[in-house]
Amino acid sequence: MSGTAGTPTGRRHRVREEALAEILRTGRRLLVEDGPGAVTLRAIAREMGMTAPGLYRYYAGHRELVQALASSLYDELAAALAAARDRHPSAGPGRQLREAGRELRRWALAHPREFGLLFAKPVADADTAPGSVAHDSGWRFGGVVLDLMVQLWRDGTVVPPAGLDPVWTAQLEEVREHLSGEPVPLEVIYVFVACWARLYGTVAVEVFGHLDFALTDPGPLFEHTLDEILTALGDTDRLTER
Amino acid sequence: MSGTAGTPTGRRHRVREEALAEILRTGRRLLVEDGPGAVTLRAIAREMGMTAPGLYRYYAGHRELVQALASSLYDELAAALAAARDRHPSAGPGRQLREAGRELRRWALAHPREFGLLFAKPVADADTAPGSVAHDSGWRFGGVVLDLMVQLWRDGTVVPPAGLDPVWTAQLEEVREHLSGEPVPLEVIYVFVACWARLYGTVAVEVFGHLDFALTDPGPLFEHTLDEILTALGDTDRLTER
DNA sequence: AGAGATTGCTAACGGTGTTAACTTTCGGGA
DNA sequence: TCCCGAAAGTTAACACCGTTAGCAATCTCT
Repeated sequence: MSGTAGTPTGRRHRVREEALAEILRTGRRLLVEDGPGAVTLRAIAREMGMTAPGLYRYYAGHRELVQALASSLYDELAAALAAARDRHPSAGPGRQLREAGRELRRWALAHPREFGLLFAKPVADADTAPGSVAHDSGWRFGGVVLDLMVQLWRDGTVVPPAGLDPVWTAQLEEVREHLSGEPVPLEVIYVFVACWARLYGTVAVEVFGHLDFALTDPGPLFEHTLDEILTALGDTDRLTER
Repeated sequence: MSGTAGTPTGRRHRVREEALAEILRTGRRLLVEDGPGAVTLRAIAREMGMTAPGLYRYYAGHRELVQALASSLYDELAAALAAARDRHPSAGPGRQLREAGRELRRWALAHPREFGLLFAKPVADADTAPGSVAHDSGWRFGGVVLDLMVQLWRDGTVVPPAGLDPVWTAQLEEVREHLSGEPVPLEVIYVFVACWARLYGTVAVEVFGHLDFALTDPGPLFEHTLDEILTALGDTDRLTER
């Protein structure tokens, strides 16, 4: 036996990784240039100078390929948010969260097709399952923002809501585990989720064009939303952040 | 010459309307049962006992058929919102707006595939053009909510934001025209748009499953959001609305 | 050098949107 | 009443899609 199920053998593994990357790169280019309907096994293969069945050596099918593309886009977005956060290392978590929020909007507006794939795919297919790729990838992405919220809570004063519905405690416990082991109160995690939903939703509504009827540039509205989110998170030094 | 370009001739017109309706009905059933990828010319025709090219007598192509389906769904949603509003005729606009908001969420959760078509189609295709079907249909839908906001403004006390970016005035003027001729200040219209974006975005984030990682039932979170929206709109008698 | 795994190919199946050309049906004016 | 023109729906065909089966070539490791 030579390479049966052993660890990847140097070169083989490298060229395969490159092929996987080129497939995703090509698929993304087709997505950006011609829309989601154009990201096709045959088109990708054609662009790469091969035939469609060859792609089955890399992905189990069209569905898996698109999921892998979405997963890589989640990673890119997460990296962009982290980079925006680290662009101001000496700033407080409030400022960093603001920058990450801005970057989320910036990235989404600069890559609407990609954002559409991430945001809208779960309902098109039905892969919101707790163990799916979209689930974990989404965590890598939202985790950047949630971690900043945790830091903000540690420094400042998050105002917890009056009464927390006991139905939530179980699920929120699970969220707390993902939060770098901090003993954040569940009421505070609830505020995090609410703010996350507001941030994500605001960006989505704009990217999907549902504000075009009224606004040519929703930028200031987004800044306002960011202000309110940071206020809800108890950010104190808001005056120096602009 | 008989019926050349004249007004529709009674019976002919009626059976054609019924055919158009059956096409949309069938397309929607396929959408709900098997997802957006299943709403296909050939499948619709098959279900109706005819062949695909026959559908070209009714719609110029697959794209136009789906757009017509989306338009009819917008109308249904608008009617649902209006019905929820009229279910409490003697209540104030605050209560009515709350009911309409709840109905928006209820409808979207009950019809996720349909909501996904409405919310996500514009970015999949590129038909956010100001004269497109999605534009006008969206107005019929959002207009119900905006009208309630106007009533709320007339009765109560909407707090306008500090300084309004002058870049917006032009677009907001256009919005004001659609608002049943009321002389609403532009600053107030800005608040309307902000609240609309928040309401729509909150529902979208939930329907697309982006809160599943944390919450099994985001209902209370939505009620909280509704509270904040009504507060921003200056709703006074919130205590009696529950 | 040979064995085995990996890679990519061609051929083929059923499904899709769309067009062209044809047949059938049906309503209303003479 | 008849008949003609418009409308509705058909079949055939084309190019595209995902997917599978089977086969040839290539590369790696022993």
